[in-house]
Amino acid sequence: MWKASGAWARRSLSCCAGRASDGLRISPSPPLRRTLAFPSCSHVTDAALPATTDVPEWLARLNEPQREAVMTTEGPVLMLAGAGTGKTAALTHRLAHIVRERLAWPSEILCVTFTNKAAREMRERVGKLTGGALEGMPWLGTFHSIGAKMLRRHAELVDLKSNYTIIDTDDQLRLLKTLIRENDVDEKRWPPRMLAGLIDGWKNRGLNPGDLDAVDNESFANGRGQEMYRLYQERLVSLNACDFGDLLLHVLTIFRKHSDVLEQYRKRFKYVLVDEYQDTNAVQYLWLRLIAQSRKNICVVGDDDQSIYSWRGAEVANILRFDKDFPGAKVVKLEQNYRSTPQILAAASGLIAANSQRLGKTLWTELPEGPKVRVIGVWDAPEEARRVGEEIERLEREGLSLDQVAILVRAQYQTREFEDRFIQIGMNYRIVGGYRFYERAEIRDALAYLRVIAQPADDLAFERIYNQPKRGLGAKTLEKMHSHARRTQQPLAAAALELADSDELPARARNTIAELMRGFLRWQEMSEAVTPSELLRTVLEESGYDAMLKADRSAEAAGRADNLVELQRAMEEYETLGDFLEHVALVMDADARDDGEKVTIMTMHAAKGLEFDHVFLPGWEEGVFPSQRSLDEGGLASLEEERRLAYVAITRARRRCTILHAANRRIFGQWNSSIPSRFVEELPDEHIESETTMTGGRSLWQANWSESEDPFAHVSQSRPDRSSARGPGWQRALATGYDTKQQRVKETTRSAASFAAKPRTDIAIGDRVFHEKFGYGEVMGQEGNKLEIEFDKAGTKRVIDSFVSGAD
DNA sequence: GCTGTAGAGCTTTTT
DNA sequence: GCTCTACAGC
Repeated sequence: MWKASGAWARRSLSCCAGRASDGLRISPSPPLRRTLAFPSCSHVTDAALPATTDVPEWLARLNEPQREAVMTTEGPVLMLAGAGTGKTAALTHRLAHIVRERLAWPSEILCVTFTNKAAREMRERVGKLTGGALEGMPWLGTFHSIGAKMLRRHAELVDLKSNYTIIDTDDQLRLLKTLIRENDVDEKRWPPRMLAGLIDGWKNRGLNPGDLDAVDNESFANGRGQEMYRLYQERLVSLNACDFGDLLLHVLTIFRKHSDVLEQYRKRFKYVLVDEYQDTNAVQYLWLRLIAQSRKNICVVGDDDQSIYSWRGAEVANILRFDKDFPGAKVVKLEQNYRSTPQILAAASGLIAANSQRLGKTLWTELPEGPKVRVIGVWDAPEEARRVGEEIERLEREGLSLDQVAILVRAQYQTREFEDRFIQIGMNYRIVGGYRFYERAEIRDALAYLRVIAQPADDLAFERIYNQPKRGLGAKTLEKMHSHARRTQQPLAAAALELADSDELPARARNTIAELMRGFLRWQEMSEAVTPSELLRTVLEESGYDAMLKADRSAEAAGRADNLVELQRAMEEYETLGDFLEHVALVMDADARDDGEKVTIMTMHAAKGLEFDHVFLPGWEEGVFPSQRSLDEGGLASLEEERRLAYVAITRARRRCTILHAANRRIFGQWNSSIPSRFVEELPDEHIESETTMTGGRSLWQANWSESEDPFAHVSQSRPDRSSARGPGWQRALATGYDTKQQRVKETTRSAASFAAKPRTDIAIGDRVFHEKFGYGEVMGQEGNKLEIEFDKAGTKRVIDSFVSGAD
């Protein structure tokens, strides 16, 4: 008998009990039933009882479809997993099952994800399920890291050496820029960025330079697209380097040209698993298909409703045609959601239903009812930030951890408003995204030094730091080095070494170069003897980089120094420089150290795969979300992608979801009035609760704002030409009314939190202080716990004193 | 070779 | 409105 039936029965019972107590109050209204197919308790229990008798105990906590996806190891499987339906659990159990049943060795399973985070998480979870047996699972990783690994083995087949360098987008751009200049292409009309984008796109589609058609060729510099692409690839080969796209494209090329290599991998991989299949692009698809098509034991997991990366080359079509590529594929749908309340699910499902291109899933949940999704209309963006701040302070007072709160925005520029506000009220926050750790200038500089030491032929790296820190070498010197390098067929660094001994350069430059090169020779020798981390410390010290940062008294410089210390710490776990450099290009991420509870602010894209108790979604206005660009350019397809993004955003919330829209917002310095997003109107009425506050508007408009006045007058005033300013969204907002008294009360409660604080006695007017964001400055005024500080670099600001420390 | 000013540009960005 | 880049002038 199946041991876990008891567990299922218990859970089903508790589902009944839960719904008996509060389910009656909010018994599923017709629309709720429409979007959320609530199974009746009794038949869930029956249907869930598995027919098989032989289910291992450790699989018992999975539900029926999940178990099916795990147990169907042979043949192609498509797992359609809605948001929060436990797809990672299913995937990891499947992996563990294959290993535990000895169907394959860990080294015979190919398991690809898109992010390092997903790979890491999967490795950990599978490790737990198999008792650590997966320690050595070598082919679990991101598309790119697996591609890099394969390419190291067969690099010579595409004219690279196995110690090739992986260049990032910054290097790529600099390389393209020199190419464009060298070939007399008008840089203004055909910017390097554009070429980078095109090349990226071609690589995503699996096209080598020779594969371009006339249209692709025409798309850059009047028919020079192919030529520039080819030159770029040739330059990369001569640098023994490749970009991110090459990691996949080169491997695909190798597979196509060398059937023996392909055969080798086909033999090796008995099972293939792919996460986030809806995000695969053409190269990834072709690559997978080549590998998997002999054994056909491929399992892909995805959710067409969460496809939000088509602009990066992802093709939802891949998931839609899976059963054509692999006839007889078993399709498993995971539809039970374990994350969100019925209200949140209903809102999200109702919204996504407006999309036309869907495979269609019906999410349902047994979780207890929660509050309705709130939609709040405010006057302008600053008020939006203020309002979110107040709400979060209230949650905080209720004892909720700030780690469970997230603000998800459509675009990075929206974060600013919140950052300003949170600094002002002293709320801890973290902004995810923006520059990643290894993209920061100081980190790249440090890495460039290391790259030159490890591979003196790395011209891009040498070029980056030959005058960083400033040592008086400029374009003239670089030009000389380049021409000498070309003449003698050597890398830049070698040319520099020779020039230091010649009389081609003025004495001063010659001495500087000689000094620098002596440094490199010394460091190179040293790199054999000391750890990478120690080496870096020495390099930063001796190159003058540390001194440069110390001399700069801005907050940024202090932060940079911190980042470099962080880098040294991260390096400690690597034994060789090569190891570390390989890792840093592909795997390292910014994982900020966790210092205390913080509200998370990030883009909706970055939030995919995460979950929070409380989610705030600001900026739901036409032009912001959906974004203007998507409305202008992409047509229906791109609007639907925006809608999927909205779906992803809402389904991040476990317990409460709050959507906001502002009537006025400053975008690129221009004040714009805006109408609520169409997505607001598409939310099913029954599951949302609207409110509007216009308190923030009064200070903008008139000091003596009277309660009897209609605050919406401003809305129509500001857009007399657009009756749509009073569109359905606002009508809904209006209908719910607004309560100015209540707002006033809220305002004072909130203020109390920040004004009640005692002023610091250790800081006085005239003191020199340091602020972690704005740097050094002088205190000009003090009021409660707020300080007015004139910063050396950031101007005059009002900040909370707890963010400030005495300078020196 | 360094520093100041005009001009463009500005969604999302797993690697 | 802000930030990054390119070129002119010192």
